[in-house]
Amino acid sequence: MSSAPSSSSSSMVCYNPECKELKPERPRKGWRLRTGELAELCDRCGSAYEEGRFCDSFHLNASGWRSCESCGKGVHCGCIVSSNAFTLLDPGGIECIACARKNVILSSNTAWPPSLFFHSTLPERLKDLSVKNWSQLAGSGPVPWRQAPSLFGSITPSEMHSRVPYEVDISAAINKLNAGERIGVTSLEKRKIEDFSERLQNGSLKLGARDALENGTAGRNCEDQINSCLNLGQQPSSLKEEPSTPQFGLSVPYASASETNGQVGAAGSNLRPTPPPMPKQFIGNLHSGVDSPGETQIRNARPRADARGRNQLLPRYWPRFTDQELQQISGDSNSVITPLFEKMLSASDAGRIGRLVLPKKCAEAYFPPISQPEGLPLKVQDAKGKEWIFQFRFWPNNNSRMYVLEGVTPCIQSMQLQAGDIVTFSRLEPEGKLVMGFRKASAATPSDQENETNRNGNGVSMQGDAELADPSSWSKVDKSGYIAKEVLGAKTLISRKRKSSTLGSKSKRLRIENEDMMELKLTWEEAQGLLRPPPNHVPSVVVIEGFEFEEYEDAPILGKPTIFSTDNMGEKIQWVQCEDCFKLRKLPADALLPSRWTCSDNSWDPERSSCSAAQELTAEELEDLIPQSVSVASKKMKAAKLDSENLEAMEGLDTLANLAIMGEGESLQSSSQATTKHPRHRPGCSCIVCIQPPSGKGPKHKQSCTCNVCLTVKRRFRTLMMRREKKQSEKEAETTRKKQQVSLPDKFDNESNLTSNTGNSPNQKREFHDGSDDEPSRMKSSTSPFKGQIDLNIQPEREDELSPGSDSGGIIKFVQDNPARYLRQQRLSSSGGSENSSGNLSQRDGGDAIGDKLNNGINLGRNLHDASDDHPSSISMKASASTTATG
DNA sequence: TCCGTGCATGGTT
DNA sequence: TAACCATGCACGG
Repeated sequence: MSSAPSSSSSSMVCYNPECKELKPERPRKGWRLRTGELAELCDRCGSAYEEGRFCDSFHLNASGWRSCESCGKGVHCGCIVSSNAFTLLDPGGIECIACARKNVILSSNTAWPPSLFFHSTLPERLKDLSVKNWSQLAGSGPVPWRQAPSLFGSITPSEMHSRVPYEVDISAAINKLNAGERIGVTSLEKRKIEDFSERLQNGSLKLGARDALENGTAGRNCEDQINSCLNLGQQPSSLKEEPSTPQFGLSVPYASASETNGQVGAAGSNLRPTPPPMPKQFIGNLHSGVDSPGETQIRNARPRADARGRNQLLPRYWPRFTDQELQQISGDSNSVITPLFEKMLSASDAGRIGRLVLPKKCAEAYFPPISQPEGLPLKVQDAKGKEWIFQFRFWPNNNSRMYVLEGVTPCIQSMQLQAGDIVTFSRLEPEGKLVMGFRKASAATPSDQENETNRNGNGVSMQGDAELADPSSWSKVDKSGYIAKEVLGAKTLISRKRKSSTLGSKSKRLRIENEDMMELKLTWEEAQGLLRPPPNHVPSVVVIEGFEFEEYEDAPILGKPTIFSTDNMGEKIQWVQCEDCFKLRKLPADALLPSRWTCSDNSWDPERSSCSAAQELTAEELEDLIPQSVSVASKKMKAAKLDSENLEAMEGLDTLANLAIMGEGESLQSSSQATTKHPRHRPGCSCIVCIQPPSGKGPKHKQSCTCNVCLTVKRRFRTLMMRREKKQSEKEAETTRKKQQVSLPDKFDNESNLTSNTGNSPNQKREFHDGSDDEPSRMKSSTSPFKGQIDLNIQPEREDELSPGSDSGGIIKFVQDNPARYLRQQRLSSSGGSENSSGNLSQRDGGDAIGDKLNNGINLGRNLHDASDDHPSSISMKASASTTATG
């Protein structure tokens, strides 16, 4: 093979190095190359290949021939052409596929690998059967586990090559990676589909329906099989039973359109790193449970865990293993891995009780059968190779069973897992070991995120890779760090939480996330406030439930919030505030601004393209301007019909929508109010929230994304981390201070309260109070953190600024609540004085506040950061006031 | 009183 | 509506 052309399709000659013939115009398709292409052959070689005598014809003198242990037939094991034509036997030797299949059929329902039992309870007879068939099914030794599925159908060389993506051949995958041959899954799959379809048409591919009949899976199972074959796209083509449906869902290789509840089908074309759990050993390890004995599970793409057959694993339990994860689990060995299922840890799972509730179907499908509630000790290996013994058992529950793994606490602690993280179960072959891996919440939930932008062309989660490569990387950081890193994925967790409330409110970690997200929240109104119509586009205005929506045919632009107005000439203009000097600059109404805009960006007015230039706007004009902007901004909401071509805007929207949803998802009273007002329930609504696919679906930003939105968000999270640290130390300091100041006069107390109350203007929107329920102690401690002490830095109005929920509107809210202050600051600013010139901390602070206010709402993080650096105590105060206001 | 165990309950799908 | 499953809770050591 070494002399084979580098590319099958580019060469003019037959891909068979032994044959120098020119390829015909329509070359015959041969075996699957490592690049994913099919070898293109001349007619003669093609026929030989299709008839299964290629190696017989051309490799007779080559090394690598072995005989089938059962029928004695020679198989050219050392050759890619026949790589799928045999299976390795545990005792050694090989078996040709035909024999292997026969054996599988004979003992299809037995093969739970005894090695998984701490004390094997299987009868020897069964054990022997299991071992043999297990290994066959799993493939053993160096034979990648993808080979196993070939056992499921009638095997011809051709069909063996029609693999589906989840048939992960680790070594091949790694080779590809190393060779830089990262083939896009989509194109690869396309080729596969084409190939498959082609061979279906020319009849070279025998489909396996016959086998279903042969092995007794016809009848009831057959329906399942067909369903899964047709819809899931998870199976080897050899398993496909419906020749007339060549597409059989491969275009959606992971998501199942067939899921009875349809939730996965909605995932559309998103690809996942490792396809669904196509437990190749499905046949074998599906213990009978309530199944009738002798029944086989052959060809079910997903486990059929009980006799009702219609039941299938919920998509949320489908393992989403990346190649790297598989590799990580298998280590350097030649072991092959079968992803079984995964589960997001609930609070109970991760709690101290040490019971991990197992999804019933997964337990019944992948774990050994248990008939007694006491269950069995189960040996499980973690990714580091450490072995754990859990008690796999069940409780009777509502005429059903509830399966649990007991004693998982040490393991979970060792992995430093918490609620929301995901544990994965897979099986290592040929050892038959059960392997428990994990994925931290940030990298996890591809199911929720449907996040293909996090993945490279091969559908490999880079995020996940990093974590897998260093599983401790996450756990090593403190909560702040964790959250900071997790931020972009946080919404996922939230959406999940919103969906099912499966993550307990008692989870400390979740509380903290709530806290974070309170701070990160951006309401949908705020997010929409950041949208601008695309250039040269006049939005149409729709009124829904009393709210005006601008609707764009094109993608909206994310920009710095500005104040629209009309100048003396009657022309539409907008006012924007420089981020450096806070002066307002007049710009054309159609000017689109980046989220960070400074005077130097003022290309429209060179005279005012420097911060040193005076502000054009007089105080009076500003006064006129404010009510305008307030009313406009408070009512205006913008909707957009997205243009997928506008990636930048799309990404921004996405993030904003994430944030918006995050905010809503926090189930804050105030947020939910916004939610109820939001016309999301209107069919066809294209506002920023509604265009965001629910539950984390849809394109997301990559971790490395450097768009404005992401940068801003990241900045913000950095700030949050710092703030938290600061808060922590402040708290401690406050405690000390309080102790020292107990005896101070009441009037200070009163003043403090007064200040606090001032900050609690009912007009101000409260987005911050949610966590108060979760953290009463926090609330308590912050109720009056400055008791007995006057802090001149306290700016009640800045509370707003600190309230993430109110940052968007920024200037608007500020001026709404404090028009006089705003004007004063503007006067100072326009007179050229620095904000510090007054020497008055309050004023300076106010100036900052304006700056903050005028910033894009999502810039708040940086602003908060600045503010907290300057006046850490006031931050604490504001947060507390905010909390108190709604607590 | 604490903790582990086993079952019951109720929310979600 | 039934099944699933997260979690609450009673009970006993």
